[in-house]
Amino acid sequence: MHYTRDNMAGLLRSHDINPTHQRIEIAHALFSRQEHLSADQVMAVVNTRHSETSKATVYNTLKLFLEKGLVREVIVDPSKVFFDPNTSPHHHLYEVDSGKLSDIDAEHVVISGLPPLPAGMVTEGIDLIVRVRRTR
Amino acid sequence: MHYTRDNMAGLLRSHDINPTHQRIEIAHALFSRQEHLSADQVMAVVNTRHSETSKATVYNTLKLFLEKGLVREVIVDPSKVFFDPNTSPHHHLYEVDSGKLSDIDAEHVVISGLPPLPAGMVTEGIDLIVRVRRTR
DNA sequence: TCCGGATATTAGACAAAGTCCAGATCGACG
DNA sequence: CGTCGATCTGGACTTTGTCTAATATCCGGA
Ligand SMILES: [Mn+2]
Ligand SMILES: [Mn+2]
Ligand SMILES: [Zn+2]
Ligand SMILES: [Zn+2]
Repeated sequence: MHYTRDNMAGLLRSHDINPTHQRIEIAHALFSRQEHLSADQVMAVVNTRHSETSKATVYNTLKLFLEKGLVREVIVDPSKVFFDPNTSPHHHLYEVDSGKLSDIDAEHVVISGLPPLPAGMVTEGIDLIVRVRRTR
Repeated sequence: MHYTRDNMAGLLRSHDINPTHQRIEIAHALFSRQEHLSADQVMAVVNTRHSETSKATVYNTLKLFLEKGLVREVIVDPSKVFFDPNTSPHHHLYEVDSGKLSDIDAEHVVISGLPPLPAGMVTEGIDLIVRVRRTR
């Protein structure tokens, strides 16, 4: 599956997002790469040729994508949030030295023995992060 | 077990940390409460009566505690790091609305089916965070 | 006790991520 | 075209955390 700019409008609409030029560019940055990008990185990608999209719009748009369930947030680095175009259930491998973040398919991972939730609470998600370091 | 200021000096020494007045106060803030505190919260606790410890010292000290394995870092809120006096293996329950963070004993939790690590990598830790929300 | 070096603390400048707002711009529709 | 709600924007602002150079404290030896 190839994510072209033309695809993006439909993808956005299917998530109830009005496809503007900026939103298409930002979605394209995330989905064509299928990588975890910080707001700063999205900003850089979108403004490579010449400045096109403001910082405010990048942040507003990423938050909108998040609310609409188009992307997911990964909180793994204390200094910045990563945005993840992969919203299917999966976990993360984080290389602490390089900051490299990669996906772990959730299909074969089983988490069992969790205690029952406190009353009146519902699970919003389970984040599993494997922090690894280079041997030396 | 009661964590008094007097205990703190021994605890710090046992972790190869020179027990100064400020370090004792900061350790006491964390260990007497047995709660997850942000740097800001530590700062507030330590300086309740009158200003005693600078921001730089709070941050320096928490980083030192971290390096020496006296406390653990919990990265769960995109805006601030929490410091955890509980270093035994355990997981976390995060209430996203209130920001309340509580421990899940690791004893009965089993995580299986994780793929093998890439070569030359060693696990530094596995963080499991259950994000919950109030039903409404 | 006094001294000197090592260790620790400090104020405040600085940096980076993220938020906010009031005004400008866009674009769909008549 | 012209209107108007939706969107975008520069830039000020906030918050978390880092850095540095000066000061203070601690401690072992003379
Ligand atoms: Mn473009
Ligand atoms: Mn005190
Ligand atoms: Zn991912
Ligand atoms: Zn904990």
